[in-house]
Amino acid sequence: MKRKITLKQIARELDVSISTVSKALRNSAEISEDTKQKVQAFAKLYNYKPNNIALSLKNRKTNTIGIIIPEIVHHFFSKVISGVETVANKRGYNVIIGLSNESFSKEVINMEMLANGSIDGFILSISKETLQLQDYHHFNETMSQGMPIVMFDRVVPDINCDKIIVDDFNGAKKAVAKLIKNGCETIAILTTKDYVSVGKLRTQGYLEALQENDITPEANLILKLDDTLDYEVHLDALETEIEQLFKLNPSVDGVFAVNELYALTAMKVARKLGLEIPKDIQVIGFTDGVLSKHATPSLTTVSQHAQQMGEKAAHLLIDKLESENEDEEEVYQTLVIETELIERESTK
Amino acid sequence: MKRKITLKQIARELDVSISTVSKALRNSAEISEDTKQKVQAFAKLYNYKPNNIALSLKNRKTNTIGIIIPEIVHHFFSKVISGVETVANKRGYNVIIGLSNESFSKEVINMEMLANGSIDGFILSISKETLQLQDYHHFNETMSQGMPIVMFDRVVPDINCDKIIVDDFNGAKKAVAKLIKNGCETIAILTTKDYVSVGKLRTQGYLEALQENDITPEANLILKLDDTLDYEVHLDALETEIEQLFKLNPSVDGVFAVNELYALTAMKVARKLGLEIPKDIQVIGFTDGVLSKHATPSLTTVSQHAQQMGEKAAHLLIDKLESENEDEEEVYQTLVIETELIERESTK
DNA sequence: GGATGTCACGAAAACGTTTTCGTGTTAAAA
DNA sequence: TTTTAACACGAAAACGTTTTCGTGACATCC
Repeated sequence: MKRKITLKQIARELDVSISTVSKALRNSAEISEDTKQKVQAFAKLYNYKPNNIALSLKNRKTNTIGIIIPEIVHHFFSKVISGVETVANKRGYNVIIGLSNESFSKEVINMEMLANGSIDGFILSISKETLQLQDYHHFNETMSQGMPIVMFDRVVPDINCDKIIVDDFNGAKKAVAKLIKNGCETIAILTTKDYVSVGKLRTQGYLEALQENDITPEANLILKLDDTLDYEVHLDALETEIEQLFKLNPSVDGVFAVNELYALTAMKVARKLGLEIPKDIQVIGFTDGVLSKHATPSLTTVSQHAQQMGEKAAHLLIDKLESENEDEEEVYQTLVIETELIERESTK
Repeated sequence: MKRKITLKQIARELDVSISTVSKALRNSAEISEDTKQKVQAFAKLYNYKPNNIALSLKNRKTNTIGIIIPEIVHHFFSKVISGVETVANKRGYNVIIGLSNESFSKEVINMEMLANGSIDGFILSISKETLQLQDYHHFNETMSQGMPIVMFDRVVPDINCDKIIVDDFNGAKKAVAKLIKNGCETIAILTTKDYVSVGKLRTQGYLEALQENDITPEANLILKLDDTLDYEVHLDALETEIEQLFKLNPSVDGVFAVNELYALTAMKVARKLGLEIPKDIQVIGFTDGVLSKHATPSLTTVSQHAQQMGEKAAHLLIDKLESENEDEEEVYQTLVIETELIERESTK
């Protein structure tokens, strides 16, 4: 149960000063070869490694980035983390996570905890509650203290910072266009309430695709679901709503859903109503997660390249951290990640 | 772009000493009411928060726990993290993650990075490569430096530390017993190679259940799959192997799979061969993830209570960190999490 | 022999805290 | 008046580094 060895201890053992030890280990020219050898051998023997905390304090740099997300048990978010982690590690950074659980106060508390010196910068996706309240003071305060933020996926125009977003609009548009090209004439959309920016954009993409193909959108084909309800718990409610949509609109032969779960549920309901997929009805989802891949029939979906988002976010943040042009005025960029339509069995 | 304010700055502004400021903020009796008020008001105005790094250095305690897992894009692991995070946050700790990607060297490097002062203790699950190599020096070294480790799920008896494990043996046994009770007479198992401890235990549970019901196990009903292959990529290979099993053993009317994916693939193959689930063949999986829940038919499965595992692991670690009975000799415990059979549509 | 330079090392400050131990001032007790 | 005690505060050390600057011992040069 020996504690980790420190410079001070090495110095005492070898009867030199702390400075000498430090310099010897960093191969300074100031130190004689003899002493260097001696110190380095000793350090190796006792497996000396500099204490990160002390370094952080000294350098005022922790080499750690904080990531705040609404939820981790979620394919998209965990994939983003994976991307962040890969890049961060490669560039010598650690990753510390905070979960907001879609709650405003947890988001604030978590950010405050981390902002007090624990990390150098944030990568985050805004919680639903924060989006509803539209209270963004914590982001601005953090940034005004010189801590950079990179937002991804769920972003808002009100805040001035680097952003990485998915091209939700065009992703949705491409998906719906595909349905049309495949012969669908009555296409429904399963989406979320408008305050979720991504839901809104995907809905717009849907409308645009219809318009470009001279199809008049119908209000009763647009189902805006309340996603503050926990999916997993209110699955029945979801099914009921979708079933009603199908029953009221028997001519529906195409469905575009803004997430995997809505899409899978739609397929389930369709099958229950005796419809065959993709013969009678074709379905496209959003987010390329495990569900899409392993569903039967497997789901055609819009991939957001979550891993790539994480990687780019990490690069963006670290670049900013390491440029440190305190003088040069801040210039923020918004990177758009293109989506990709992955065709599987749920479309013709 | 004002930096975070420090004690020193407050002291200078108010023309008192740093000690006075520190004491005033902590409401020390040494300081007069007047001064306290003044200092506290000023601190509040400038939103003073003590610097975590400085505190960590001073207290030799970071209030951060490190978690090393093989993969994060995985329902089980992300659920465990979620559990850890919940408890950690509640008890005033942060969580920092490291991914080993099932690689020995990444596991070692990640642990070394974190062990140098960044965290107070580890929660981890061993990577497959480490299990194969059976090289556990990094765990022992870390512990010998006084940094506690709590292992979960993938553990080895060779290492002396706190452990949280799933009752894989009994979970599997219960599942297979259920199949037998439901009338299955020829039950196949889809499992992994034996070096994965959990795969081995589940296989043993399967055998035990058969034995207790006087069924003689047959070697060709036991399919040990190579899980070093990436599931997602080698899906075809998986299907082929399972298909062969079914074809060679047409009497199979029950399948126990040691994970979700094997189970789903089995269902897919069965359907392809014209078998109805659960009428002709019943299937039970392991791990209660999204796939089981949303598959059609939904999958009966053995739930491991991943969230609970994370929570218990966090409690165990933090308890140890906060007891600090340096003197009292170490006593390690192994907690067993009971499994639960969640019945859905894939069984009668 | 004195000035200068090189070499090898140590002292000390700094990062931002907390805490122990003084210490000067004032009021109360003797 | 002198002693004592309470009060309110400051100095300094400590956590473990890195780095700047200073310095003593020698060797070199004119």
